[in-house]
Amino acid sequence: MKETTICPRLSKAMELLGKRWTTLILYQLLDGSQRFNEIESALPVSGRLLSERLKELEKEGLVERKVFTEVPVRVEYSLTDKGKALEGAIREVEKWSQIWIN
Amino acid sequence: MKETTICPRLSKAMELLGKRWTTLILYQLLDGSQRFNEIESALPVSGRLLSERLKELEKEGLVERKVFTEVPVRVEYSLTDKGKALEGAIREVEKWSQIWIN
DNA sequence: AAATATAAGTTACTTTTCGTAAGTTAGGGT
DNA sequence: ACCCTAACTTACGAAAAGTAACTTATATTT
Repeated sequence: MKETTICPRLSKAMELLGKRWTTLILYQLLDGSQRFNEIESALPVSGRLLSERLKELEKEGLVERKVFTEVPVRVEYSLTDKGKALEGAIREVEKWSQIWIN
Repeated sequence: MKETTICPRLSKAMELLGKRWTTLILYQLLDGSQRFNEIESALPVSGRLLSERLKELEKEGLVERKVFTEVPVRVEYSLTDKGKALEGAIREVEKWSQIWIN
């Protein structure tokens, strides 16, 4: 096994946040609870990956899933406290992008 | 082409920062200029990917590459101003990970 | 009563990216 | 002449991502 000197918590955090689409999904949910199709329309992500990512985020406790048994079914996703706690970090990236990206 | 409503700058930023290892490489360089092998030893990243990521980061202007023609050759990588400007964001993720990750 | 519509996925298949290990390059030391 | 070292690079099988078609449940339309 390869030995590393980097902080294991940050490393584990980046395993999640470093996956494609994860941060943009969280950013989208900073606006509040949203349905599957709303998120899918807001981002250039396919349903397959969005579904996979939301499951991971739910499993890691950053996102909560609520099902409303209407017809057709409505499913809403929202940030938990753990997810909301990332707002500072995400806003910093947003600020950086406004300054440094064209 | 799929239409999206998300901020294009943030989206472009995440295309870079969301790639595997990118943020950890930048985090490692927050400690100052480092050689290829130092970064490789600090992170569980292979030489192949480290090389690829450093090239991308150099191309995007976040990292600077300096060659010292000694024997054997020494190459040092460091953050540019654009790269250093990400410190705030990276520190926020670090703080979050200390609180929320086990 | 059968056909249609809709949200939220899921499946099947192709393409791209990643991980691992071996190979390359350049010059200096033995 | 051969070995050593840092910094890559290549080859190739494995894993992840992209695309589009399909599924499920039930209410509304025909």
